[in-house]
Amino acid sequence: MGGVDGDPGGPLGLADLDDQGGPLVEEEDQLLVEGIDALAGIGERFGGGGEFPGLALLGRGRLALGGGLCGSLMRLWSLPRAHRGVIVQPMASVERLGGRLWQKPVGNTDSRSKAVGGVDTGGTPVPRAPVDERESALHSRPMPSRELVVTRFAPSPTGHLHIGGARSALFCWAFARRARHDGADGRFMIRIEDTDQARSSEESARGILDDLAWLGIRWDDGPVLRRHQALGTGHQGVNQGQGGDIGGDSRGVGPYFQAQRVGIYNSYIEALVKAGHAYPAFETTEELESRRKAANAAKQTYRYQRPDDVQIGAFNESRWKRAQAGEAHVIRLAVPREEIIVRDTILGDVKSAAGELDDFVIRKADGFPTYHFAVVIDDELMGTTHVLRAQEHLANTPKHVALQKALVRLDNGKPFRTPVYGHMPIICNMDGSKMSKRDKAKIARKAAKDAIAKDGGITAAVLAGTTGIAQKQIADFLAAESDSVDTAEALASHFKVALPEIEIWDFRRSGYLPEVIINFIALLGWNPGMKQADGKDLEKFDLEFIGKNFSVERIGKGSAKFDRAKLLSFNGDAIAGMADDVFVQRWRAWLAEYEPEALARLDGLGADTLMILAPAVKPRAKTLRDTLKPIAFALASDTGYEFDKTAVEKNLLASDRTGAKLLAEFKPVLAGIDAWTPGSIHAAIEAFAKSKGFVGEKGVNVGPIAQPLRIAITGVAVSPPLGETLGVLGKASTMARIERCLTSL
RNA sequence: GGCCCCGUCGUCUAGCCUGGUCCAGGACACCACCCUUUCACGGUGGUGACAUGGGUUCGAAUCCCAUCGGGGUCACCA
Repeated sequence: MGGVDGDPGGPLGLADLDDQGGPLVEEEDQLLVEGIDALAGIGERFGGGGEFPGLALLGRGRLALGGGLCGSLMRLWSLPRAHRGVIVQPMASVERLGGRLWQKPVGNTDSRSKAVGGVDTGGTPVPRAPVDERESALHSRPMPSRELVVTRFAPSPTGHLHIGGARSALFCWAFARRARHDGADGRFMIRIEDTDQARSSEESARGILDDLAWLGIRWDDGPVLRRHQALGTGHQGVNQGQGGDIGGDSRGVGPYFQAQRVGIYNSYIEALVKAGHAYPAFETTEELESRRKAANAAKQTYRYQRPDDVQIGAFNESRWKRAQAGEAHVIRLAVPREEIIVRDTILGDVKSAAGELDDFVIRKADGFPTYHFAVVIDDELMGTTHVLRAQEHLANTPKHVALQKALVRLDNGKPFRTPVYGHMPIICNMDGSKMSKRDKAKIARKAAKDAIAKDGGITAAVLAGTTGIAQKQIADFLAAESDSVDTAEALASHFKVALPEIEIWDFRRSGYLPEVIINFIALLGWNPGMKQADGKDLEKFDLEFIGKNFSVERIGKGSAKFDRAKLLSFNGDAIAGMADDVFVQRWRAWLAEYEPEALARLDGLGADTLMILAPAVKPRAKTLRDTLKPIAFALASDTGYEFDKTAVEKNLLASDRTGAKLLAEFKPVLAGIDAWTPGSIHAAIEAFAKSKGFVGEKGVNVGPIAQPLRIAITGVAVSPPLGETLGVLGKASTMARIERCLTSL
């Protein structure tokens, strides 16, 4: 029997039901199901008469399932994921009923749902999960009370939103949204973990929220992000009503900035100390550091040694008095020496042997809680039911479980609950290392060092002068003592090296579309497991789809490498797939933000410039920044571009200046065009080619005139189709450019 | 190094739970051809993987074990 009487380790969650019954479950195992009215029907039908072994009806909406039955019934009724999580009752109520609660032997919980893809006639992808009328009947019944499902994303405001953070946020959002689709009250919450006084900033918090909003991820509970506010005035701007504020505290569990909750943490700290589960410790950082070094030198694992005068469960008054008197100290948790099992929906049970955990710090010397403590307190107080985070946190989780075991709520005396955990695969670089903002530092540092190696005159002081960054900061950065993103960006821009996009902000600047980023990061470690009508895997979808179809059981275990080439391809597809007017609108917005001069130049050419260019640019640009390349000719003035020598030689001068002669001959034809549109220009070129007898087996070959013309107009042999190219420039510019080319020969 | 997690084409993955329909499917990338006024787009086709070794089984990508490989984490950062 896998259960632990009297110590369920928190409410049962998805993990417990993940292995859907089967032979592993012993006969005595029981599962109490309640909270879904419709289940009463099941109970009455199967269990009411008592002739069905392993199933007992305990009242309306409530039944106990025994042994493998719970699994098979779950399967039989295709109970949706969230329902499964919702219907399981915590220990207390089971005890009240005199039942026994078990936690299933979780030996292998990495089971996958059988939801395979299916196809509908319209070509829209639909899940092929077995559709059972009974299931829809179940869905249509109103829930007695909507179960609360709360996920949270809790960034530390020490920089921009990282791509991995965005994925965490997306999955948490999606989980809550999916729960809502399944009838629960799914809520996605944001909490700002600003307990690191030195590194946190409000500006960064605001930036992270902005990035999230840009991606289209909205939160139900959390800091309020006011959008479309006129700068400085506090009045609503022109776009009023379009975006609206995000966030709020409808459940009354805020504030959502941890720095504002220090009082709460302190009262829990005090309670913990007085209960003998935590104690003040007075060692200095230096002392600990030297002990750590000594242990490492002796090739031993360093663990903090609990002082002899500290006993678990006994309030150490003298230490508390010293602390109260103002002596510098931290608070440590007195961790019992016992095995800790983290139940993880994605990974299964992860055991941590007794003694692995030492007495870790829960409140720092500056009076702020550590991450571990604040997280546990807030997740409980804010009602977090499901924690989805990256696997880098897996090693922390035993600490959180230990804390939860030690803590009791001050308001109602109830023990802390353990949320359902799910640790997601880490996002890696193509070389397999963790994708991190340090990657920027590495590249920038290398560029700087290479430059210094070449030119001894370059020093930190010189760089400080040219970049405007403090000399010390640059020196630290070069010595790899700091990985400051700002410094990295400044140096990279100074040495003209490209930094990889790591943070959402980078991708935005590079011209990636938010919906593409969402789509792509959703695929990093998760996939819907569906097929399209043509039998290919479904992998292009939007936020709404994710919110409807997200499921934890389809999150993979292995780390995912971030394939930029595929992202680029997705982005290019999205751009190419946009209607021209939509593209122009978004293109214009991006240009206005990042390349205002280019936009001004384009608009100066004519009101419709972007629209004329759109069909030519869309298939040629993988990102919005890419759009600048095919339109380089338009960005330059009529005399502001160079003629590519090789191209001129090959297309204008070769064969006794054939190209140039042809061009000179074609010039008056162009001058005679009245309606200067891409279509009429193209028609003129074709007609001219035809009149010159450039006709092959496949029809008119405009090449002999097209290439000379292209080079005259753009300077190079590569450009969008000539209709659009000339069309955008206008007749006067076109003539001037041809003239300039011809005279330059 | 200790502890933990993971391991299907170069990359993201489907398949694994419930072994046979898989000499393993899709996507990106790559290669070839077609289309084409250039560059793109598009179309068609192709190269390419079950980490290795043992079991279990009539049968293993799928179940078990070992080995190897990769990653994470070891703070008064989160």
